[in-house]
Amino acid sequence: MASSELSRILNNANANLYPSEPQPNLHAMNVPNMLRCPQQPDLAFCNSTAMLGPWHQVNPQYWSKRNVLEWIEFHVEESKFDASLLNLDYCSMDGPTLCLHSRGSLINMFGPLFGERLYHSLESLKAKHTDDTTQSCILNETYALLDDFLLDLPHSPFISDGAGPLLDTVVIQNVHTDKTESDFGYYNDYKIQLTPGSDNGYDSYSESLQSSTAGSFLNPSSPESGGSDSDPEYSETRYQVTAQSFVKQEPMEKKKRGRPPKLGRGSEHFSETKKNKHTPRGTHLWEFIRDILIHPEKNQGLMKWEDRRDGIFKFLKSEAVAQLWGQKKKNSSMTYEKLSRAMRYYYKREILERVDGRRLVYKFGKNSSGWKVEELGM
DNA sequence: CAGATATTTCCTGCTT
DNA sequence: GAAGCAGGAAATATCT
Repeated sequence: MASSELSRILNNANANLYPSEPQPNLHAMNVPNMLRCPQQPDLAFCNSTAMLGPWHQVNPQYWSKRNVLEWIEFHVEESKFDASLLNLDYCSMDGPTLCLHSRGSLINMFGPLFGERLYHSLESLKAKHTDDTTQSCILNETYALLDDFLLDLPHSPFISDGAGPLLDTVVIQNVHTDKTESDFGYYNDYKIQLTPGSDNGYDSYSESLQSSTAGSFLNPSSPESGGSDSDPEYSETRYQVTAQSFVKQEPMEKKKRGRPPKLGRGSEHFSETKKNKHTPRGTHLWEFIRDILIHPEKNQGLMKWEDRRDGIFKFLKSEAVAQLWGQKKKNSSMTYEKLSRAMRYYYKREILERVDGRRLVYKFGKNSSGWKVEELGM
């Protein structure tokens, strides 16, 4: 089979998996490299007509699944690699996951030659974009400072019991974590929206939106981590931060799945009945939970491993995780109670196993994957 | 279009 | 009493 044809297979897989996943918001990215050498090839690996994608201009840490697939596709074309040898399952990971893989792990997945090639390309791209990370660190320091500032405010509405850093609740659009970080776009949404001071986290929605003195932030788009939930409306969702709360201005929302909420208990908050577009299911709940656990930088004390090898984990901030899940599913009324019901359904399917007598503790079952140390090549 | 799937929502009862 | 757990039932968006 011709390599171009195989590449088309990858392209098709890409198109099917991510029909309209937004590309990294390169305009918002503060990546000097891309400005200076917009189409400069991956130096180590450019000798043909294979097309470089947006991935080239972005730190692999921030690649979406689509970017990873495009990167692989680029190298298939470049090296005339027989793509039929590829296991497409291995091609469906996002940048952060990719970066967790060791050289050996990549060689295991992609074979000695192609794996080696990918490894070197990845390392070279990581090195090339180290500045991105530095910038990110600077921003994090800024967040910490703002945290301190908000905490020092008298009668701060943000102070709550054990609610961690305040800026867990708000993120200014990070030049590097915007659209490129598609699999965790919902995490940033969550950070903006979650108000730890309220016990259910969605009361703030009802608060009137005031013009902000602190600024207005554009929300990064939040495609499903399956990568297929491109949502132009959602990507334009804007948040404003006020002295009182962070209020999300919801675009038209689709009707929520599941049994309709009973009327009469503040249901006016949730009377979202407009269906507006096709939204694929995307990531499953257990995968969402797993991803929080295997990405410590995204975890922020939400969950922890009780036994890493056995896959036993615990919810530390159950409601916060539920809200994060709700954020991802564009469902502002998600609670831990509901989330845990969905978790309990996993027992039957052996995606999770019961951990008796321990509150908020679950264990991955034999039908789950992607969390084991060996799988991640750690 | 039908059926299956994966939640979402609500509920009752029980345990910690 | 609050929070969490267990699991039935119904509803529904999405997938096959």
